[in-house]
Amino acid sequence: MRTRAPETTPLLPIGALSKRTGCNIETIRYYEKIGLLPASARTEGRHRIYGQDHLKRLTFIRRARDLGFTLDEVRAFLRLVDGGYTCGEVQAITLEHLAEVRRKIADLRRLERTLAEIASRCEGGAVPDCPIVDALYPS
Amino acid sequence: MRTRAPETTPLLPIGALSKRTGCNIETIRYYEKIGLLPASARTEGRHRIYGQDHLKRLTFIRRARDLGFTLDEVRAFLRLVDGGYTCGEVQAITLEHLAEVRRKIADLRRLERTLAEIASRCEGGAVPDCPIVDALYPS
DNA sequence: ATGCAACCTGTAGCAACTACAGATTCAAGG
DNA sequence: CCTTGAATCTGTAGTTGCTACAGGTTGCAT
Repeated sequence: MRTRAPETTPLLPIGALSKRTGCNIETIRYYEKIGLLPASARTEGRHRIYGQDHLKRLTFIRRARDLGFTLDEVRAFLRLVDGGYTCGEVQAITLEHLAEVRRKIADLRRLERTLAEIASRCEGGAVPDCPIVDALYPS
Repeated sequence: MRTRAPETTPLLPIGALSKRTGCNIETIRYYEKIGLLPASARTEGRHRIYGQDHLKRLTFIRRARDLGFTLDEVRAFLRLVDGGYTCGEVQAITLEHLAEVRRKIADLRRLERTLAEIASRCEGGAVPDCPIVDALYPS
């Protein structure tokens, strides 16, 4: 039986951090390289060891990324978090991103209607002459 | 096939095609390189000259790209346009694309709700304390 | 002591472009 | 016809946000 580190010891090697955050090991190192995640402490043999602060920060980064924020936007968030942000600044970034998401939804809805409409016009037979092609590729 | 008036036989150099389609010159050449757009005719001095067929095809590509289709998906559409597919095959692939579009819409709607919700909780003032950050960066 | 999983650095690759550099060509004015 | 400057040419390298090796080193249980 393996002896587990006690729960009060929040020191994680990169693999454990990866599992906790759902973030790829390579990606964690990549975030460190581009300065999104501060360099961690190291063991004697240069293996990275992380604490709770890294865990929190990486969790934040992943959530923001899942919400579709770019790394630059995440960076902006983190700057705000690190150095006395105001609520308005954070909200501005979020609202801008929300507008972008809504634009994409509107675009896709138009495409959805178009595709549904032309697919319904199609007989579905073996005829090598199809209204779908005509609709997508107007002569 | 329709015979058009002589002044409506538009041969476009790459810059004109770019302006007409809103597609970058570099991108047009890139599409040619990866085989999405067939190689055009050339002038004596090896400058590309395009016709209506290229204009139509590129317009279609840009529309599909703008709507979030990958180049591979666009390629699939173009195979339909090019190859002698039957109406049934075309319809099947179109319905597949429709399902994909609907998945994308559903994903974005979820994202939209989340963003709208956390943004609405924000006062938006100069307060150095933001629910968005709290939501993403739990202490 | 040994085996092997986990870790290390570094590089190269992916999609889908975009941005040069440095050479050539086109077309309009003189 | 000649000049000039915009447009175009080829080719390579950079971008974003990772992911996938290669080829080595370390940690740790047995």
